[in-house]
Amino acid sequence: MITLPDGSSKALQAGSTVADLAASIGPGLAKAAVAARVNERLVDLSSVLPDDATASIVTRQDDDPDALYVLRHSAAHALATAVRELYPDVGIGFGPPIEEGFYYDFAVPEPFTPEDIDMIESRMREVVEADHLFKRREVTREEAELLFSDDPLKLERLAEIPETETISVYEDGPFLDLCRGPHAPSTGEIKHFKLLNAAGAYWRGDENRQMLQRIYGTAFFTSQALDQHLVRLEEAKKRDHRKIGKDLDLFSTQDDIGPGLVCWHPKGARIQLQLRRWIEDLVIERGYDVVYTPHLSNETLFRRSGHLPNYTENMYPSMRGENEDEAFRIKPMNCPGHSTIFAAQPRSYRDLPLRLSEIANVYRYERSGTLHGLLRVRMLTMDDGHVFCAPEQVESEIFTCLELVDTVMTTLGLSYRFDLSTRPDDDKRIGDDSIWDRAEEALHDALKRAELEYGVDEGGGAFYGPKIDVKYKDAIGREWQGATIQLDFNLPERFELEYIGRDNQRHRPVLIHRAIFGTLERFTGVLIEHFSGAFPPWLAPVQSRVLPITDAQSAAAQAIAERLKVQGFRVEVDARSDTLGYRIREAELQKVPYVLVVGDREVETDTVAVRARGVKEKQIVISVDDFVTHLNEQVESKSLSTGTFLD
RNA sequence: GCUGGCGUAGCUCAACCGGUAGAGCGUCGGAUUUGUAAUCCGGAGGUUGUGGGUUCGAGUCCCACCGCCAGCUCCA
Repeated sequence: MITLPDGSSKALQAGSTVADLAASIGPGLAKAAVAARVNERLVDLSSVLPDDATASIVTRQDDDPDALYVLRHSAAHALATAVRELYPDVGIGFGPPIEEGFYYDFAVPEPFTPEDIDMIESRMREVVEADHLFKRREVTREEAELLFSDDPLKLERLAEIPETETISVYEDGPFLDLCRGPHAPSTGEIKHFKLLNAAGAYWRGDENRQMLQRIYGTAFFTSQALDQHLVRLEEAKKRDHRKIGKDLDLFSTQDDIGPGLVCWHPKGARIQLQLRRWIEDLVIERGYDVVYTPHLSNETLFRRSGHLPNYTENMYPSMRGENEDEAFRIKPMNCPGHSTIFAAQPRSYRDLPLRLSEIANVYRYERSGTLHGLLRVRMLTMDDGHVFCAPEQVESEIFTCLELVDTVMTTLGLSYRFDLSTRPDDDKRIGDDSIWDRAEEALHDALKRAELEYGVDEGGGAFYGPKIDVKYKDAIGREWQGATIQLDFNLPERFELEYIGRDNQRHRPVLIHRAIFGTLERFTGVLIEHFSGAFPPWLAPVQSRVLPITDAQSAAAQAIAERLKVQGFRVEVDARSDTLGYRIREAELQKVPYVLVVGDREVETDTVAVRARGVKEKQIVISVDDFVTHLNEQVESKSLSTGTFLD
C-alpha cells in the first residue's frame, strides 16, 4: 500500500518501482517524473517501492528544490563523464549539487583554461545528446574497491563509508561513480545547463592537501529558467557594493595605504555617521555606557585574555616599547580593554548589568585572498558592546540584544537569518567543557524564549565562547556574518572579574560580547547592495539636489539650499549650465532621493518642483516649508520609501 | 596563504604577427540659459601596476614583486 500526498492510497504489485507508481497514477505524471520522495527520502524512479510507504512523485519543476537537486546532481555526473572522456587519467573528487547549481572536483596535472571549459561544455552536450541511462547498482565493498582501484580519491572516500551503509555506484554510459544518488533517469534530462567557471579547491577542504580543479555550472529544466538565472547573475553584478561605491564616490582602498584598509570618502562617511548616531542612541536607550579604549595595548593584556596565542594569526606583530622587554599590540578586539574597565574598581551586584559600548576600530590581519571590498577588511569599525552581568541576568540580557538586532534589521528592511555557532575544535578554544555546555545551553534557551528560528553552525564559535550570529547574503549570493551575540564564561575567569553579591560573597560575572551592525564596513557594504545605492532619505549622503532651470534662478536655488542646510539636511546645488534634463539624469544616477527644480514660477511662489528618485510622472510643486516638513517626517521615521508625500 | 585569471587616461574599453598609445564618458575652457534621464565646439590628461631581463625596438615575450577578480581555506 502506497500513501500519496493527497491522502489517497494505491495498491501495487510487489516489486513495483516508483516509475510504475507514477504510471499508475497517470501518463502525464509518468512523463514529467524525475524522481520521488519515498518515506521522506529522495529516490530514483527505478527504485523498488517498499511494502508500505508514503510517496510523492518529483516532477520536472524549476521551482521544486528537490527536482533541481536531482537534475543538478545528474548534471555534475554528466560533467564528470565529459571530463573523463577528454582526460581519461583524471582523478574524480566530489561533485554535489549546490544551492544555485553544481560543481565537480578533478585531480588534473594542469588547471583548466577557459578554452578547456568551452571544450568540456561541448563534450558535455554530447553526453546529454547520447542520453545515457543512469544505472544504479549496489555493490560490496570489495567490488567497489576493485572498480575504483585506479582512483585514490574515490578509495579514500570509500574507506570512510561505514560498514552498515550500502555502497552504491551509478553508471551513465562510459562513466562510473561512487554515489548515493538519486539521479534523473538519463543524461538526456539535462537539456539546459551552463558551465560557469573553474577554480582550485582543496581536496576535502583541507588546505594542507592537494588542490583539485573545480568546475562550477548550473542547470535547469527549462531554457527560460536558465536564462533568467544568467540574467540575474548579471543584474547582481550591478548591485555589487564595490562598483556602486566607486560610482557614488563612497569609499576607496589604495595601494599606498594597503589592502583591506578602507578610506571613507565624504559621502560614504555621511552614511556611516548616520549609522553611528543611530546605534549610539539605541544602545544608550538600553542602558549602555559609552567608553573609549586605546588602539594599542601592552602585549600582556592579550596574553591574559588568551588572544595570544589563540588569535595570533589574526593579530599584527608586536611593537617594541621603551624597554627591551616591553611590547605593544594593536587591538583585534575590544573585550580585553572593556574587561579591564570592569576590573578597575570593586563591583557590587548593584552595578550589574554593566553595559559598555564603544564604536571602535580594531585591526585584524586577514589573509590576502580573503579580503573583499567592504565585506572583509583589515581595519574594522565595530559597534562593539560588552555586558557584564550576573548568571541569572544572562537570558534577559541576551533577549535584549536579540530585540535590538530585530529593531535594526526591521528598520532597514534587511533579510537575515540566525545561526547558533557552537564550540570550535579542542585546540582552538579555551575553558572547560562544562563551561561550554552551560554557555551553549543558555543561548539555546534565549533563542527558544525569543521564539526565533535558527540554524546551528557546529564548531563556529569564538575561541572563548559560543555565539548567535546573524547572516545575510551579498549581491552574488555569498553569506556574511553581521550581528553577533557571544556568551563568554572564560574571559571573566582570565581577568578574575568579580562582584560582591547580595550575600556579601565574591561572584564571577558572565560576559556577553555583542555587535549589532557587526562592523560598519561590512554593514555599510551590505546596505549598499541591499538598497542598490539608493539609500532612504535618512541615510542618503545627499538628500536633495536643487536645480535652477537657468542662471536667473541660481541665487534663489542657493538660498533654498541654505534653508535646508540650516534644518540639518544634506543638500547640493547643481547650477551648471547644462540642460535641465542632463542634470536630472546626473542626480538620478547619483541616486539622490529628491531633485528640487526651481524656475521662475517657483521663485515667485517660494516653492520647489519636487521630483522623487525613480518617479518620472508624479511630481508636485510645494512650498519649501512643506518640503522641509515632509523630509523631516521621513528622516525622523527612518522611512524606507521615497516620495510618499507625492501621492 | 593556495590555484587560476587580470592590471593601458578619473571611468569603460581599443591597439594585427613585437614597430614606439587611441576612443567614448568624465574633467577643464568657450558657446548655449535650457521645465524633468545625455546641447554644441575646443583643450588638457598615460614612464601602459612596479622592478629587472630578452630584443635594433616591449603595452605586447620572459622573471620577480605589488594589487585586483573568482574559487578554496580562514573569519565581523
